[in-house]
This record gives sequence, structure tokens and C-alpha cells, in this order.
Amino acid sequence: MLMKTASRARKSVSGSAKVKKERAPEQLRRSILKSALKLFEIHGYHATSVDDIVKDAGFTKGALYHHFPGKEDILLELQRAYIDNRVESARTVLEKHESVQDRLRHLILEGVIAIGKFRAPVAVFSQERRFLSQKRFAEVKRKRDELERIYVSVVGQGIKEGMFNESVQPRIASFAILGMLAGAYGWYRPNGPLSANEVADQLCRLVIDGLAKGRKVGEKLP
Amino acid sequence: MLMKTASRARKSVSGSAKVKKERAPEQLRRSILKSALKLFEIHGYHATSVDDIVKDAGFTKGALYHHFPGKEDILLELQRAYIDNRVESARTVLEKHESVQDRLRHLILEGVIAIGKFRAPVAVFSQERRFLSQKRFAEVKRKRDELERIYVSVVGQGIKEGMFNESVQPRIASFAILGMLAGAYGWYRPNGPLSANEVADQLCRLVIDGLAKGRKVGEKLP
DNA sequence: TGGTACATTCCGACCAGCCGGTATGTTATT
DNA sequence: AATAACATACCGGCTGGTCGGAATGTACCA
Repeated sequence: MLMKTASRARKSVSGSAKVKKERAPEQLRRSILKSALKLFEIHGYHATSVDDIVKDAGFTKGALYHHFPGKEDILLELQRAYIDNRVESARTVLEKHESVQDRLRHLILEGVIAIGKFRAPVAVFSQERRFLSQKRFAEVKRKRDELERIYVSVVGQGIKEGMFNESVQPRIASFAILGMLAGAYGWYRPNGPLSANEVADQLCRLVIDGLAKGRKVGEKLP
Repeated sequence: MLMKTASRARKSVSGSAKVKKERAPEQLRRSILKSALKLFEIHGYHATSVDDIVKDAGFTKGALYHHFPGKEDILLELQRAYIDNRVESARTVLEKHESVQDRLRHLILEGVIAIGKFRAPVAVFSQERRFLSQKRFAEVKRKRDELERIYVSVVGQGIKEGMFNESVQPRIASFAILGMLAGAYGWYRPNGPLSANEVADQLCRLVIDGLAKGRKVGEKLP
């Protein structure tokens, strides 16, 4: 009951006017987004009410609906931010590395790192994006398909260059790798016994070298 | 409006008394479970109301709550049926096959087949089981851990027998394979271009032989 | 065979509380 | 003075769940 007006005592240190200083409304937006992300990860989108979000963020529903048209727009904004970031990261990997082995290795490493850095967004993206309305889901899906295409293209490149076995389809191999990474959310912890590098190394070993030991030279050439 | 009492005209063809004939209440239970499964897969547990379920099943809420203590018990029963079945299938694989390669291959095949045969349960299990209450979730998790342990033990066996590369940890390899399979729900369709056997074959190739082509003989022996 | 007491199965109406969203007023910023 | 940024109170509709009673099935006995 005390502190009733405390939240309204916003910092007036707006400094020089020309400099784009962080406006107060932006803080609210970020605060809402942050609380929503946290609650969506824990309870899921449908089990999180707008009241839950504003209570956690320390605001009221009126404020929220002044900045967001509806609950779903919050989810959409979270998904956008996440998938855009992931696609960009994947593209950066392609720019920084040319060889197939390097590209695939760093793609996988990037995926593992993302789980550590963006645990909540990763979970919310994979579990809640299906609750977006058709049109909004389609937008997110398009971007996610782009990510897939990057993986497929790298595996395809490996086959064309004669580095990878042509008997495995790039699409399936890529989807399998993506699935591996998605599943890693369930067991990989950045503060756990294995570092992101070590985990990525293990996964690379698995999909590049395979489990089987040696005796692999004499594969029939076409 | 017509057919008001039609649903109550249950078949009285109870046949010979001693034979355990399907009682009417069991039909209702199955009907409810079936509708719930379908709706949970499409809309998720929290976005599916009890009214939705009974409407889809053609009953009323009173009937449902006569057979189920609550909404969550429906979810629990679905999860139990699914995971028990999967664990049993995995155990059968171990019984039928002795060699590591056979075991792993058929474990993966079984996983792919399960996606085709039990699409809805697979989806609901992976996406909705987290909404069970602590105690119930723990029960389901115990069983699912058993499934994991089977995979881990097979990979471990492969390493002990010298078939598999000892540089990859059984736990990680197993989790990766399980993730692969879980992800396959998103792209594998039993009526699609590839059969379950072909998909399983691709995945086996990936995790057993790896993507890399040949040149693998000279690995340092300990 | 038929009647009857009892248990099971199921319906329809109902409930308090919560849902996403809105309308209106008040305060702060420009 | 005008506008943006909030708080408060409120809304109709839906939520999971309950309850009393009606229809039906079943066991037992005559």
C-alpha cells in the first residue's frame, strides 16, 4: 500500500534533448516483455494471464493496453526478436567461415550458445509460437524456414564438395541436427559440467564422424 | 433438438453374461480421452476447455466429471498410456536384438514408427506434460527417464564392446538422438515421400556413420 | 417371470472467480 | 493547452467444477 506513487517517480534526468535518451515508455515496454517472457516460459502462453504479466512487471493493465494492442502482440514481439537474432547469427557464421566443416561446426556451436544465452526465448519460441494467429504464425515461420535453409545449404555444400556422404539427404540431416539442438534445451545448462564448446564438440563428433569406430575407408565410389 | 434421448439408448446386446463385454461407461471414457487427445494436440491443454472436450465427444460435463476427478486427470491418463507403451516397445527391442548396431537401429526405427502411429500422443506428451502437477509430472518423468536410460545403456554398450567411438559421451549421444526423434514430429509424415524405414535408415547413417566421407581408419588407439 | 430395492450413469442448471479487453478519469510531459 | 502515459473500475463471456435429480442397469427374492 505504501509506495503507491513510487513507480511514477520516473527519472527526469533527460540530459541533452537531441541525444536519443531512453524514454520512460520504453522501459515499460521492456519490463512487460521481460515479465511476459519469464511467465510464458514457466506457465505457457495460455496459462499466463495479462494480469499475471502486469503484476509481475509492477504496472497495471491500462498501461499495458496503452502500449500493446493485445496479449498476442506481446508473444509476437518476443518471437520476432528471438528468431531475427538467430537468423542473423547464422548468417554471420556463413560470412565468417567458408569451409563446410567450419560452417557446420560453428552453426552448431551457435545453437548451443543460444540455449545458454537465451534460454527463455528458446523455450517460448519452440513451445508457444504455434499459438500465434495464422498470419502472425506465418510470418514467424518464414523466418524460421530461413534458418532451416541455411543448415540445409551447408550440408548440401558439403556433399557437392565431396566432403559429406551423398547417401544422406541434406534436408533430413539438417532437420535432425536442428532437432538435436532444440532438444538440448532440456539437458544443456551453461553452468553445468560441460561448456558450450564441449557440448558443441560432442554433437559435431556425432553428426560428422558418427558413433561407429574406424573402418570406413572403402566406401564404394560412384 | 431432436435426438434428445438418443444418446441414452445404449445397446443392450450384452451377450453372454460371463464374457467381459465392453460396458457403456468404458465407451464414454474412451470417447472423452480420444476427443481430449485431439483437442490437446491442436490447441494445447490450457486452451482446451472441458466444455470443448465434452462437446466434441458428444456428452455433457456431468458425465465427464462422473468418470474423471478433474481435467488434469484426463491429461495424466493420456500421458501414462503413451509413455508406458513407448517404454515397453523399447524393452521389446532390447529383447529381440542383441548386437549394438541392431539395437540402436531398431530403437530409432521404433521411434520413427511411433511418430507415424501415435502422432497426437507424441505431440501432447512432448508439449503438454509439463502442465501436470508436480507429483503427477514426477511419475511421468520417471518413466520417460527409463526410456532415456535404455538409449544411454545401448550407446554405452557400444563403447564397451569397442564398436563405438569412446570420445562421445553416451548420455549426450543418446539425448541428441532422442532430440532428433522428437524433432521428427515436425517433418516426418507416414504418408510422405519417405517411409519410416527410410527415415530411420537416414538417421542411423547420420549418427552411426556420420556425415563425413571415409578417411577414418587411423584413429589413435589408447 | 416379474417385481423391487439399490447403485450406477448421466443430464441440465448453476456457481464463484477469472479471462482479455475497454471506458473514463487523472497525472505528467512538452 | 495539448498530448502522451498511466491508474482504476468495470464488462460480458467463459473457466473448471458442483449439485440435485432423472433415467437406467443390476442383484435379489418371490
